[in-house]
Amino acid sequence: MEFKEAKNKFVQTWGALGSQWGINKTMAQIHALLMVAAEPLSMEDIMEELQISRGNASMNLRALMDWGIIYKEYKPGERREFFTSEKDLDELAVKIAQERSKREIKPALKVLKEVSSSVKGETSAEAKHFTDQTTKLYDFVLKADNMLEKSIEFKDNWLGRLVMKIMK
Amino acid sequence: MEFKEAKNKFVQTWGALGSQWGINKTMAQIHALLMVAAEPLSMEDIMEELQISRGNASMNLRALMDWGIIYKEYKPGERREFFTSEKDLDELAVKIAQERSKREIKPALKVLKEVSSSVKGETSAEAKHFTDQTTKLYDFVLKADNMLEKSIEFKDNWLGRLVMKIMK
DNA sequence: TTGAAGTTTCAAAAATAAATGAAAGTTATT
DNA sequence: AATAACTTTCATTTATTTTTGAAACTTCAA
Repeated sequence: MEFKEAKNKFVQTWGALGSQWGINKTMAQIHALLMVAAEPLSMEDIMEELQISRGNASMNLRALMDWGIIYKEYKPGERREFFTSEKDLDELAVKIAQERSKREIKPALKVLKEVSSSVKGETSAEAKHFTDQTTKLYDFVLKADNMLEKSIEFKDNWLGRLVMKIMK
Repeated sequence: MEFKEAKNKFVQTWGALGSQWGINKTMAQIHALLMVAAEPLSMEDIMEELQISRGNASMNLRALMDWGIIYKEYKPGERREFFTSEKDLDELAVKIAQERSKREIKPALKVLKEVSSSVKGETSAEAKHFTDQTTKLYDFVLKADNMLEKSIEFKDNWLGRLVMKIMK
């Protein structure tokens, strides 16, 4: 396969996969593009390569910066802004994990805490079961989130590295 | 808060969160409902409670069964089918992890493998960088997926339980 | 302080995903 | 083998999300 063809395939497919990840297509495509770009790209470059509008490019570049997985770069003597992606994959994984925890897990914890402790003065089996079940869920999700956080620091300590090795 | 109110809040919010998880609203709501239901529910019950159509209920119940996180149950002397959710949370987590690996990670690996090994006979720095970068990504994602699989078996062995404990 | 080069915003349009409901399909009972 | 109880399918409708593009905004240089 030719380089251009392969690159295109990668960017397109990554975009399609992004949708399943709950990330929009363009955002995933821009990220893919920057991941494999040898040089920082300008917004113009990105619009051109992906055939998207200026507004679309602007909004998704901002979103990616909010996730902390791409960066603005200024070239001396250049007016325009250039963009690069985080290329350290460990760092990328950490950022994605943090962002997903913030967006997906924390809100779940919030509502679980509320509903599990809010049913007062009802004695029906139904109400009892509801409180039980949501409490268990809360504890479980909290534990899972803690593990996610821990595994972020994990690779920096000896035990972590050992376990990683065992896990292959 | 009253039980009914709390239950409603839980089901509604879980549905909204589901969207961010890349799961559709109804699917998440049905699952939430079954998680806190003391008794198995019929399709009729679910339609009624969530105010949704028969078709919608049917399709999402099937999807949840495909994920392996809810079950059909037959009551003696009853023609209708009833549904219950997986209530063992460890088991639930395993099922979700497996499903997400299958749907989100495996396809990513497939495309990475293809594109990382497909650029032939080009010597430009760009092409080189592309092959490098996608190869690294492939290795990384593969490792992550392996860890996910390993962590599924993890809690069943002594080392796993120990590490879990340390992670709190 | 004006204008050129660039970026952001946001209302409207387009694309995509989800929900409806009626018809077709099943299955159990008599 | 007819019918009643229940479930699934899928073409159409509805709702949601994404994209566009033109106007507003910002920043720098002359």
